[in-house]
Amino acid sequence: MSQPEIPKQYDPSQVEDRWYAHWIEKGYFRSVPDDREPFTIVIPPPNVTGVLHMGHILNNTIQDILIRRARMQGKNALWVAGTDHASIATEAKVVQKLRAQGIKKSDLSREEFIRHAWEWTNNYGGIILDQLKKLGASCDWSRTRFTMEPSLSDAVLDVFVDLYEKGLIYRGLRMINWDPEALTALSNEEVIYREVSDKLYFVRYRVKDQDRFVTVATTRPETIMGDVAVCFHPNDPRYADLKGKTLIVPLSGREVPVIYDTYIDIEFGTGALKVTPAHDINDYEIGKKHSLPVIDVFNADGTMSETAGLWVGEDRMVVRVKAASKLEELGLLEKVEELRHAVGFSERTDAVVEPRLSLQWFMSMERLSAPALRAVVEDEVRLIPPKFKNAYRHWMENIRDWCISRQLWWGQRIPAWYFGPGENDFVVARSEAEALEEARRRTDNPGLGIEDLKQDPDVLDTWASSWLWPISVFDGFSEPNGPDINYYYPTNVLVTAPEILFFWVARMIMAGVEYRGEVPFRDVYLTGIVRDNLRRKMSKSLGNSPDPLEIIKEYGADGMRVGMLIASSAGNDILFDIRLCEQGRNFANKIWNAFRLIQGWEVRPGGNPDNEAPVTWFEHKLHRTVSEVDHLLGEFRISEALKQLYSFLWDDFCSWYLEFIKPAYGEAIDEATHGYTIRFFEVLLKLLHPFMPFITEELWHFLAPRKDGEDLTIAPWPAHREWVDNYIESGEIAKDIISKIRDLRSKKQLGFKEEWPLCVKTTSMHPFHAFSPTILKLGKLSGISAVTEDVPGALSFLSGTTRFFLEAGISTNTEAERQKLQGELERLRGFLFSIDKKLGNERFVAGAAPDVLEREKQKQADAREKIKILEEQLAALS
RNA sequence: GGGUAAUUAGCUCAGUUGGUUCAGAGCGCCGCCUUGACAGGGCGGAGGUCACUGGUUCGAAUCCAGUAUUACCCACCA
Repeated sequence: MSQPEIPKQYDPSQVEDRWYAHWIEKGYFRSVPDDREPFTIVIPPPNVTGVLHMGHILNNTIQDILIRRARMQGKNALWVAGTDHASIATEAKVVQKLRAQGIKKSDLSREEFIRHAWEWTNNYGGIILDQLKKLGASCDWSRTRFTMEPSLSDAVLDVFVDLYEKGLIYRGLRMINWDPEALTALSNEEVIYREVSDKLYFVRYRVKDQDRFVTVATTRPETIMGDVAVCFHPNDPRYADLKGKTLIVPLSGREVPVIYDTYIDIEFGTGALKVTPAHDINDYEIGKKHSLPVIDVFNADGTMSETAGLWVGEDRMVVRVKAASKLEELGLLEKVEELRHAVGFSERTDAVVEPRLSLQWFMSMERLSAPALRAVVEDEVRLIPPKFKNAYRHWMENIRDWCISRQLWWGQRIPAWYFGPGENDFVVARSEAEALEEARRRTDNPGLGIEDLKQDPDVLDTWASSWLWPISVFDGFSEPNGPDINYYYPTNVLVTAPEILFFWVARMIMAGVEYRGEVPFRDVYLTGIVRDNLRRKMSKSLGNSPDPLEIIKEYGADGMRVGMLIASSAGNDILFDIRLCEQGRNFANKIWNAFRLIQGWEVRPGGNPDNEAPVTWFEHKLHRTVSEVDHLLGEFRISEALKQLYSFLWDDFCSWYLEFIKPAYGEAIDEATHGYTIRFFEVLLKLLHPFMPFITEELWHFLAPRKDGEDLTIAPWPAHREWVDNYIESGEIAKDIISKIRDLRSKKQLGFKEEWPLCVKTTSMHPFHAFSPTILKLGKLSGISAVTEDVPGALSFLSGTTRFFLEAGISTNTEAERQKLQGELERLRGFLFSIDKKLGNERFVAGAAPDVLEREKQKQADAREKIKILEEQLAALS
């Protein structure tokens, strides 16, 4: 009967690649504008040199679920894929690779280096996209974009020129975050602050012409050579008499003035601050206020400069130690204390970031951020979960100008050309030719040649291209009224990690409002962070991140998708455990075996009245489930929707429904029931398809013959009808009765072979009546009959308020039974007491909603009924 | 220093208009089952003062205040 060619265990490796290839071949993921409603998602572009990690899996599975469901709902679903050139990260990787070949970046020309970078990109870039295919991602690959491809780069430059002309981009000498490892400026967002243990050195500065010392506390003795003042709080009595005095800086011997500023925290250290404007952002501000010079004692790579005069060429961290011991030698180091404080590290290179005064390009944020703030505050863009709204608001209200220049080669080069030595001797233009023309005009020198122009060597921050992504992937800059941008923009949902809410999401909203007059997406779904079961963030450096491709090999993409999602509610971190994937794989296997059962049945013509009640029960429950899943997905409660389906399929469909209708061994199933069952299964496969695309597609084709082009991926999403609660309820009662019979058999060790008669103490028809044949079958009963009196000596149980007697021919242990009944009785009496009290309370009766009141009355009646039955039962026992 | 969230079974978490048929699920654990779809399974079971203290209310896991831990975000304390 069962066909041996269908294995007992589902093997995804035989299925997944085959279906993916089929979908691609059929072009199901392709999208072109038409008259359907669009549903668009743009992928957060992974780094072009990146490899798939568990965070991507979570993120992209969610996107795929949303896209696949929209596609089945008949929308024109488009998921745009692509990669990010990730300027600093990629450049670092290329430098590393070249170093391994014995080539130093400094030995190469810019052009040569860029050539290497492109080579790397072409060889390794896009690997991650192929990995996404293994996951089942239903992107329109024909639309794959790259942030460094010509049209996207053009968009970046156009925007730069535009914002420059609007006065929103400017060049200025500012304190910026400097990465001494990568030798580039960083934006504030690229600096990661970590609490570290440091030493606080108490250094003595001599007062000029006196035999008096002032002690200054500092964590950075290596910057002493850059000191230009010592600062006290004006109200600090300890130092009031130093006004107008001069101090001698140790080591350098420089004479610096004493100044006073309320910035000083009297409590900290000794209340004395050495002011080093070149190497501290606050000191810089104080220096400006007091018109002090800036003495930079570092080179770009963090070594001591000629200006320092001491330890020239040695790294600042080494010099810190040397300076301290030298001070000690000189008797100028009073003491050293431990100090815990936050130090900034470069996100990419992990180098300690140095504040550095430098000439950089900035984007003014004030005007751009205002409408982007409003969009989120007014829910034009919905953050899911909404708890991020406050953080977003706070950030946007305190946003500072964005440093967009990077001293790197890999990226869009800043379209500014210098024609003279002056600070303002430059032009910003879309091309060299335009720049030349403009420069000639500016200099009033028609003879100016290309060779007289020097383009700014810096490139733009990667995010200066990413922030345009939702527009540029639809060529919205080159063709502002093109069919794609008009149709697909604004996109529907953005799915991303909360850590780039400010980096990226906020800026995309700014760009959207500025360049399209419309926000780029309506909903932003913020996923959690994937952690290991010790709550550590999964990262390559920790080595605690499993390789998703290995997991797919072992558990199947479907299994991994389920495992990833089942434990991840929106915005909550997910503690990943491989067991979750095992659960997912087991679920796939369960579905597989449900199919094996159904397909193994021989079908006979006609119907079977016994199955009508179970079919009706399941049908109505199915409609209810479709409605619930729709509702949950509509609210982005994706994990809950999956759980709902998981238990509906496993428990209601497999454990109950299929057992209800399963024909006896060797018998055929009636055609009517079989037909219903196939249709139910089809609906379940549809509902599960967005979550588990592969196995559902496979079984969909096994379940019935399909025409060419008839695939689950493009099948219509199930609609639901109204359901009747009573139909559902009677099935639930039947389940309860069967469970209790099984329980009795198990507890009394009756075995499951022998059949016993069941009596129902009743005077009327009961809701489970239609399920009698089913109960008879699954309860292994020899018959069901109604009685009006207790059946002495029989085992009994209660379902709802109805008493059942199982005549198993064994005597019950009356004492144990009595105690059980007594316990139950007491619980019920307590319950009734509370309801009575509640219903006796005028304020409750007056204040409660009518339906609540009604429910309470029902509970009261039920409880009374049960108590009566239990009391009778107890009386019969004694 | 400021902000946001969390604290429910051994573990991970649901519990969305306050109603003692809400104290739940999954995993894990324990017992029984070589049952004809599935041992990647079936049936059953144990296990929680819902962090703590007050308050509001007829009634609180749910609302409010405070406390304690934890996590994350933001911030220029040398």
